[in-house]
Amino acid sequence: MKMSKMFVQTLRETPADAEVVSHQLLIRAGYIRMLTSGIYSYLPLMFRVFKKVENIVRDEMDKSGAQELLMPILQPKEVWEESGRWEAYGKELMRLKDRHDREMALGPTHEEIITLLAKNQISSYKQLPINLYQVQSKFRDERRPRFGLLRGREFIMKDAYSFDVDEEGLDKAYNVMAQAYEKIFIRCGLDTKMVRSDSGAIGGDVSHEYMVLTETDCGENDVVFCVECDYAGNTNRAESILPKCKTDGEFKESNIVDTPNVKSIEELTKFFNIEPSAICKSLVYIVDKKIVVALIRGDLTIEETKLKNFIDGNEIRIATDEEIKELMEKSNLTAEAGFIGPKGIKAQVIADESVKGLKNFVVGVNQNDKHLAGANWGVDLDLPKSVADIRLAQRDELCIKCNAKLDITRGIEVGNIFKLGTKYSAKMNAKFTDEKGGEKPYIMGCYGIGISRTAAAAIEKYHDKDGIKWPMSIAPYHVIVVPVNVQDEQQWAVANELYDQLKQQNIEAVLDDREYRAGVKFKDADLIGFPVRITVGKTIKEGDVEVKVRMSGEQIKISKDEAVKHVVNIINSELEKS
RNA sequence: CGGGAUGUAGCGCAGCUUGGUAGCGCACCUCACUUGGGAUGAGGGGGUCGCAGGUUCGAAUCCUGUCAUCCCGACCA
Repeated sequence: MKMSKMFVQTLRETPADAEVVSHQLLIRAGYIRMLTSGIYSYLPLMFRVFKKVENIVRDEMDKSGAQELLMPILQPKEVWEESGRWEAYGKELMRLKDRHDREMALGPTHEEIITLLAKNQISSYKQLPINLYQVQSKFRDERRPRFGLLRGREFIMKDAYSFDVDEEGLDKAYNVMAQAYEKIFIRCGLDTKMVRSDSGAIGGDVSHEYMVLTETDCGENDVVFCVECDYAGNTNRAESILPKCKTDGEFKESNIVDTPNVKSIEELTKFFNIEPSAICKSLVYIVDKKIVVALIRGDLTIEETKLKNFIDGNEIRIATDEEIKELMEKSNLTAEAGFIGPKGIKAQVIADESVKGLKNFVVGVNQNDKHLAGANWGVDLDLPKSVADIRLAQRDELCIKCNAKLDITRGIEVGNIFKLGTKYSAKMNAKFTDEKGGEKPYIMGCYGIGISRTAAAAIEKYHDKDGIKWPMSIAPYHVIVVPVNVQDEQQWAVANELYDQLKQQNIEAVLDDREYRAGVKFKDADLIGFPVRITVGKTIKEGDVEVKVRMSGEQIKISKDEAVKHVVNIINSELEKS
């Protein structure tokens, strides 16, 4: 490919509305252009990267025994009503009408379609197990698309669906996918963590996400992981060993104490001269319009998703002062936030496990400007019936698996695997005949990889101030040959010669034949992220060219006759790693 | 959906307060000069100032509405 003919326009300035690095670089380096919010054209460089990722995905999927197919993007309402998701998927489902006013959806995922297909095609256990996948554009009408390719409304995804006769078969299929995923991401040059996760809208029992851990802040969820073993989880699910109480309270007897305007944990610790861990903190939440009081030790934090899940709620938020006032009136009590406690309150009370061990502690008693000090469960008040882990796991707490320290990083979810069970097959009456002649619903699993998101995640992971540093396996091209001065006959001739030789060796090469100054061409090469650059400049008079590796920054001078061999070696050894 | 901000050339922005011929930098085209890290000079093309109303002799500028985009939050995965 000649650079002068390539459909690419690099920008010197960062577009004002691109927030995260991958978005900025993809625009600046000429990979994508936005059509409208969350929807992008993928220009030739981007397309090549997608093909690379897709082909790795295809290769591993095929090796795992899965078969590729392609299902419709445009889907009639009826199929979605069958699964109940026409309602349940909510506004995120991109909907439209055809000329007959028939309601349709653009597929955000394909459980319904594949289940319907299986229902009509698979009638015997002899046809099972089977795993079918496709690579395709998906549509999700995100409330707030952002971060470029990391959260678009249209994006490219690989989605696979497994069908088995029983749970055992599903477990097997699930593990096969887990292994394939591991290989896929390694081949893409990405370190991922397999993280236990919530199943969310897709549903099912067991699910894992594959997260690329990044230092950059791209708004994705925090991941808690163990520094020693392989334990990892989303913050909304991760557990940790309960940190020990520093000291119990040292009150001689329990007493209701006047605590005028002493509300926060910090104020209480000063007032009583105690550790935060000797306080029982009470927080008021609104879960699906109902009031819920959550208790936790003063030095710890509530994880709202855990609380929400424990009581099987959908929506959770902290109560406003007015809502607290209302609660108090209903309970015939008078207290503002800061003086709330479990005793005598007319609301569901959930205690975190951490409060169980509290002794001689301080707690609100639902009277303004008063706290109960030296309280003990069973003596001064009862431990609530509902005790659960609703605590946010924090950095430096200890791993439940191996007792080592936990750490927290930002992560980008690039893949996920779900055990669906019969969630869709049962609802859609999709059954097969088993060995004994009985009818059974398929046991299903589904497995997604965000192709476009994986590419963006690679950039979040591998970039510097000058641009992208693609891993060799997913770079749009392997090498760029840059003649410093195209008017210098010798430089021009050698550059062309090297370029031709590289192509003969099946190396994906670009020749920067543009009549620009060297600086411009170097800047573009770095920005676009060619893994290897061969510079043909003045040193060609001594027969030498320069080879620079983008990822490592390594740079050597080498005879032009050995350059191609050297570069082919670099490229192949990188590709072999994947 | 709540809060905030912005829409002027492909990109980044000024002009708006105080209405009077639409500007600058980058990019693009031509010529000269230059060629190892985003040179320089000269010339040139490109805009219904987001859209629709209104006020006015006259609107990018003032008013009303509307649409779009971005940020924070909520939501979702």
